[in-house]
Amino acid sequence: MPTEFQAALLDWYRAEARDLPWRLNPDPYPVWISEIMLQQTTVAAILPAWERWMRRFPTVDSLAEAPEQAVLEMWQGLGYYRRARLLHAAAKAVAESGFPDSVEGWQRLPGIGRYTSAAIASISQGILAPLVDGNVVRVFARLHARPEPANRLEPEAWDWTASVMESGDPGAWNQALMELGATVCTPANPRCLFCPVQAWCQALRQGVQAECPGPKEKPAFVTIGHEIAVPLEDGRVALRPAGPDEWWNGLWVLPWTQVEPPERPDLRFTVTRHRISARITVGSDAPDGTQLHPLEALPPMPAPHLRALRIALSRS
DNA sequence: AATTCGGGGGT
DNA sequence: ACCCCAGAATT
Repeated sequence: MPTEFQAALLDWYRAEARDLPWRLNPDPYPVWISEIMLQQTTVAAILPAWERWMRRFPTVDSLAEAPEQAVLEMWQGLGYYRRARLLHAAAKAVAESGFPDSVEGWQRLPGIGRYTSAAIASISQGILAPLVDGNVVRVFARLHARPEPANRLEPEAWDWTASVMESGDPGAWNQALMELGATVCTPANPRCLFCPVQAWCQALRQGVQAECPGPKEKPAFVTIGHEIAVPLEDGRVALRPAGPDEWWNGLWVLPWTQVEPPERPDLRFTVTRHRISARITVGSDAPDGTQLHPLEALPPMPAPHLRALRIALSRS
């Protein structure tokens, strides 16, 4: 029998849940793909990628058999490309031994940690597994009027979700908590008037929603410069594969070197804690270690280098 | 416990 | 412009 709090949130979820495509048929494989894509990535950003992916790799076997290059190609634009390589490795393991049937089993697969194992197990297999993500930490912080930064609250949030876990439909309960954080209990301008659990919210009672949780303390940004070459040769561009200890490992990049930040950059972008100001130089000779690729059939490339290429083309 | 992995959407 | 996102692996 659900508590009043649980019933209030679940009723709201059943009435208001967004109809996301992986919710139509919550089998392990489609849910797994959605959860890996959703790691540090918003729902809006992954929607087209998920549809594309499911058409290209409709089953775990089709994914396991695909060449790595094709997998990375389907991941383009999502970032954190390591996720794609780990997912590919995990798919090979599952094609061999079948889907796990426990949280521990899921967590043994590459790319699946504490959160993702609980999410897949509860949503696609009905396993009673509490979880915490960025949304749930925020909901916890607001309900209990906790002003600490989210990363400090995370351990307590895990205790809390375990204590309020609803056993009737674990997948719906976990998604209800996250859906609340994603659509109502948002980082900025929470819609408290429409919140199904406002009666239980200490932050609302005290009027401190905006202060809970506190701002995440982040390391200072480092500003660096890149010199990016765009070697063009009759409709082709010279690219080299990014090495294992390099940014964008596994993708093809334009020849680039780190330099002092230029006075007047052609392009700015951010990679984790680095703010990069880049100069773009258009050339005609292909440096060593590069390979010419036709512009109409480019291999997987990081988004900033695609932008650099477009800028170079618009100039020439 | 800290750091390192991108890119995009929302505000 | 800035924030932060359905985190995991590595050190």
